[in-house]
Amino acid sequence: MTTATNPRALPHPAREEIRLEAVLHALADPVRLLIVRTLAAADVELNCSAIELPVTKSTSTHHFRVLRESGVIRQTYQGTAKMTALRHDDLDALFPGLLPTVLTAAGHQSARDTVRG
Amino acid sequence: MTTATNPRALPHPAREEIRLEAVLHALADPVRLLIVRTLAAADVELNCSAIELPVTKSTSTHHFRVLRESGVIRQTYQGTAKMTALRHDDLDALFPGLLPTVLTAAGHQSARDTVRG
DNA sequence: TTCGTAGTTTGACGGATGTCGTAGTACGGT
DNA sequence: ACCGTACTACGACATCCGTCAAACTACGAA
Repeated sequence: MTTATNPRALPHPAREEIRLEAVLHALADPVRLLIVRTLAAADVELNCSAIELPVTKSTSTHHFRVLRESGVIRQTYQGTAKMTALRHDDLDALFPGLLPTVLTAAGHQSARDTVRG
Repeated sequence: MTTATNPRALPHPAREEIRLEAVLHALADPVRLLIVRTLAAADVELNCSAIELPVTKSTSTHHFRVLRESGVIRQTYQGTAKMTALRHDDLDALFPGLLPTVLTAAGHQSARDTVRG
């Protein structure tokens, strides 16, 4: 290391700072909803690049940041990789059942879309 | 009447056309969330002007349209008044529990905000 | 028919958003 | 020390969003 003591810290909102409007806005984008669904399905921390997205890497970075700054995900560095996890505890404490309900709704819609072309 | 047979028809999406992303986006705005909460609390069809909003009338019209076009509310004319109701049935059929969960979350957040200034 | 009330439409404007490409930074391995 | 991988930062761009004011339309009442 050269100068930094805590090389790459990522700003996260504290639990009390998480706003419902921001969470809903974060989940309202198809790419971000895909990220969240993938994280929920994996049920473990995931590397950013483990989630295939139909956008470039800079756009991915943008979406991950929106999710992080709204309080939906938590991100930490592990070497060059950046691990991402859903903030299930905080979200469930603030907005009980919201995330599971949205995930179920997304699953239903996805199933309907698949059936009807 | 002069020419029109069905004077003022308002376009609503059919149940199958309602998209989760659009619903979440509609709910992600503070003014619109206030509208939805007020409708849910009233539990009956409401006149537009019965909901006091911190914006001008043209902005209100805009927000009501976003809610209607996303499938969250249904609007019908009754004379000069425009009645508005939540599309509880359709939303619950498509995304079970989503609307109640969001409303509960909004209530919790509002209570927290009130307590902590 | 005239007026007032209720809501719409249009145009404008500033700010946010989603997207990309290019250049840059941080870390691990050779 | 060097290189490659992984992700970030910045700038650009088109679009969308929330807001307003002003002009307009529709209906009911006097």
